[in-house]
Amino acid sequence: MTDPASLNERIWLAVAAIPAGRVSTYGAVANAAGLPRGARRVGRALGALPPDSQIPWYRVINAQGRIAIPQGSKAAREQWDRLLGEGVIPDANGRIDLRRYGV
DNA sequence: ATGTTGACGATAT
DNA sequence: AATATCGCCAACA
Repeated sequence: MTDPASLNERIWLAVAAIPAGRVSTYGAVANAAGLPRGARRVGRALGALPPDSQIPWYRVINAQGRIAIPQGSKAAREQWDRLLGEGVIPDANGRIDLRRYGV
């Protein structure tokens, strides 16, 4: 399983391991999936997720504690929605404290 | 085959 | 704190 396409599933598994109410970063997920420095690959893998997937893609944010999806997009709103629903609250700057919610 | 882009990240300025 | 650059690598405006 070394072909790029099948790596998506490995990445998805790593994302599925993030506990509810917690968040992780693209870089951290990449590491967990055995892809050091593969943060961008993680972003692509999540974008390739089927709409009906059960994978908690919304628990993945960037290393700066911000939503990586372009603000204003439908998916971005959904991500905030789901995170808030799990008790992940952003600080006054609109950023999520990774020291508190990070795994 | 070649250049650009981007759900990233680390480092330098 | 805010930009600027660079490394990374698959997809493709």
